[in-house]
Amino acid sequence: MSLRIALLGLLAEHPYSGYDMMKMFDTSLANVWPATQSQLYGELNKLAGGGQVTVSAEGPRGRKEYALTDLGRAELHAWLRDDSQEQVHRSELLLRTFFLGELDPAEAEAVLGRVAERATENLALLSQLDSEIDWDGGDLAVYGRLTLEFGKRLRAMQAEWASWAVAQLRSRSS
Amino acid sequence: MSLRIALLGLLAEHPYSGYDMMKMFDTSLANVWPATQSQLYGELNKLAGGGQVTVSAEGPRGRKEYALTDLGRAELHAWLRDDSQEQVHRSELLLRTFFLGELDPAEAEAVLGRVAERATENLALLSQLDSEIDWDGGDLAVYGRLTLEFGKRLRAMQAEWASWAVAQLRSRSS
DNA sequence: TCTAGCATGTAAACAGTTACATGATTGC
DNA sequence: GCAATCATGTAACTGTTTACATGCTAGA
Repeated sequence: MSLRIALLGLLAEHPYSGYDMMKMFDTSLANVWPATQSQLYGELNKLAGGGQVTVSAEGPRGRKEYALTDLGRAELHAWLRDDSQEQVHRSELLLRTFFLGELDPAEAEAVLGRVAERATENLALLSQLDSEIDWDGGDLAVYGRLTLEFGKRLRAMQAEWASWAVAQLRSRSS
Repeated sequence: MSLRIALLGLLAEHPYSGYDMMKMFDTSLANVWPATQSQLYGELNKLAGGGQVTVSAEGPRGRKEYALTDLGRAELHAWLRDDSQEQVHRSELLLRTFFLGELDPAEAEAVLGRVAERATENLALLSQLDSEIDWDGGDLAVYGRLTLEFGKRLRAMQAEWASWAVAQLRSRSS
C-alpha cells in the first residue's frame, strides 16, 4: 500500500514520469521506501486505471508524465492523517542478536563490533548528505530534513547500543 | 529467508512443535520477526524436506516435534556470522514524515505529536516487559536482554525525535 | 555511426497476509 | 457432553525481487 503513497506523494509536488521518479527512489527515497523499477511502473498503471493520477503529457521515447488528480490527493491526505495502523517492524539485526548465543562469545562480540562500525560509517554518510543538500525553502526540504535527522539519530543510537552490548558481553565473560 | 532462520534459531536451543514456536512468535519474537501461523507451518515443512530439521517426536492431535539437524545448525551459524547483506529498511513513519508538507502545519504537528505519544507508551510497555521477565542464566536470556534494550532505546529515540520535530515546525511557523 | 542513457514494460519466483478448514483432546 | 485450546494445514491474494525484453534518441 505504501509504495502507492510514495508515488502519490512525489506527484503531489510536481508532475513526473516513472523514470524521473525511479531516480528519486534511488536517491532521496532510498532510505525511506525503496522500490524497484518493475514495481513502480506497475503501480503507476494501477493508479492511472483507478483515476488517482493521469497522464498529463507524453514525450519522446514513450515518456509519460503523470499528474496527481483530486482523487489521488484526497487519498494521499487521508493516508497521511491516518496513523492508526501500527507498522510491523522486522529487523534482521535483532534476529541476529537474539540468536547470537549460538556462536561462541568471541564471534558474537565481533559481529556486534561490526554493527557499531557500520552504524558509525553510515552516520558519517548521512551527515555528509545533510551538508551537501541545500535546504532552501519548500515543504519537501523541511520535511526531508526531519526525515534525514531521524536517520542520523537512528544510526547514532545503533552505534551506541552495539558498543554497549559488546561491553556487556565482556563484563559477563570475565 | 529470515523466517527460516528464526525457526532454526528457536530449535537450536530445544526441540519444539510448530504450535510451540507460534506462541514464541506471538511473544518474545513479536517485536523482532513477526510471522503468521500459515507461514510457519509451510516453512517447517520446507526445512524438514531439505533436511535442516527432523521430526523428533510425534504426540497427540497430530503434534510433530521438530529438532535441528547438523545441517540446520551449520546453516544457522553461517547466517549469524554473515552480516554482509545490509537489510533494506522500509519505514512508514519516515514516508509519512517525508510527505507531511501536504497537510497544513497544524495537522502535521498533530501527527508528529501522536508519534511521540505512541513511542513513549511503547517504551513503557517494553520497560514493563523487561521488569517482568526473569533474566536468569541461559544464552537466550543474555541476548534477549540485548534485543529488548535495543527496542527501548529505539522508542526513546523516536519520542525525542518527534518532540524535536514538533519544536522545529513551531519555530518555523512563527 | 555508435554508445550511453532515456524510457517502459512483462514474467517468474519468493515472501507475507488473511481467511478458511478440519479434527483431536483435556478438563469441567 | 461441551467448551476451550491444542494442532496442522490449504487457498487466494498482495507485495517485492530478479531477470529479461524492447526500442528510442541525443550527443560525441
